Amino acid sequence: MKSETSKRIERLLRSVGLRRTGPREAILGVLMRAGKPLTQEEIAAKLGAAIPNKVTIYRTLESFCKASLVHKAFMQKRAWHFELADRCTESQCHPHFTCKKCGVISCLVGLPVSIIKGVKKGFVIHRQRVQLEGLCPRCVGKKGR
Amino acid sequence: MKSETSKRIERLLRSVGLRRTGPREAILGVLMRAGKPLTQEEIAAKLGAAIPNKVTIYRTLESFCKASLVHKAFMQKRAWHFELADRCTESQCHPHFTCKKCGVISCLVGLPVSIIKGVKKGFVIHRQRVQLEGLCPRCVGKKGR
DNA sequence: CGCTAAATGCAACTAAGTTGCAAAAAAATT
DNA sequence: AATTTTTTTGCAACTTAGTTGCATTTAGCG
Repeated sequence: MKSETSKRIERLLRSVGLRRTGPREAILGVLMRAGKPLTQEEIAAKLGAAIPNKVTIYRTLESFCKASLVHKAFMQKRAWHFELADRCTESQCHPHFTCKKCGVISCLVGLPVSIIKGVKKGFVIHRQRVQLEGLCPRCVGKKGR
Repeated sequence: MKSETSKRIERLLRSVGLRRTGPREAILGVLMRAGKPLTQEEIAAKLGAAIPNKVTIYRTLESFCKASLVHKAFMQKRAWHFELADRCTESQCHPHFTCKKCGVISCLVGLPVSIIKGVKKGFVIHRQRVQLEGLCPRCVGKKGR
């Protein structure tokens, strides 16, 4: 009995011409369930049993990026955070918010973020990335640094 | 005979309560002259004679950041790019543009970039970072990837 | 089934940035 | 000016996210 999700994953891989393999299906599944950007390490942790080699994870993510299934959302603490590209337009992802205190990451979807205007003549903008930092609702009240 | 710049550097260091030392004055000078974000390595290269140890450069930049003289503008190729914080407001630097083809970095100063509106209730935004990528004027015309 | 191109695993590597500690040099004190 | 105190600096060794080369395995296909 195949779940809806796993059929969706099959279709996705097929549609971009990537072979169906264990690691690929598992990693796509993790990213779908997460709904927010994850690092290689976080992905590995969520894979539970049958963790593929970290090289495989990186290469898988790389191929997903090439196929535009996944984006490198942002880098934090020197580690890329990867996320499913299903809530992004060609020219920009939604903004990402990081809480300075607890480190939680939130995707700010559904906001109207216009591409910047008035850039000097001659520049062609392909992609815009917006990152925010501050305090999340849970940390706003707390005292201390 | 002290140059205007070196006097300005002295005053800057004094004003934030940092001791005047060779590496600090030299690094501040490099950042002032550059007018755009530089990596530790690029700074070292521009220091010419009497390059301090790279650890010193990192620690110096760190102390400048704490004193709000310098910002970590963005990370690229796994390396932080540091720049003088004199063209930034408290809540955001100017946007930075990177050319996908030649890699040149431009500061987009003087654009009206408003802080994002409509973030879910409860979040407090301290800082907004905008990064752009695309083609610079020199590369727009060229063919090929 | 058997073939071939593509994917995976392993070990060794790369490079930006960090840490601990002893030596050097500012600034403060006598 | 000499001495003491506090900060900085340099060095060597380390950390860690990500990469590379190569041998082995596997998906997809006739």
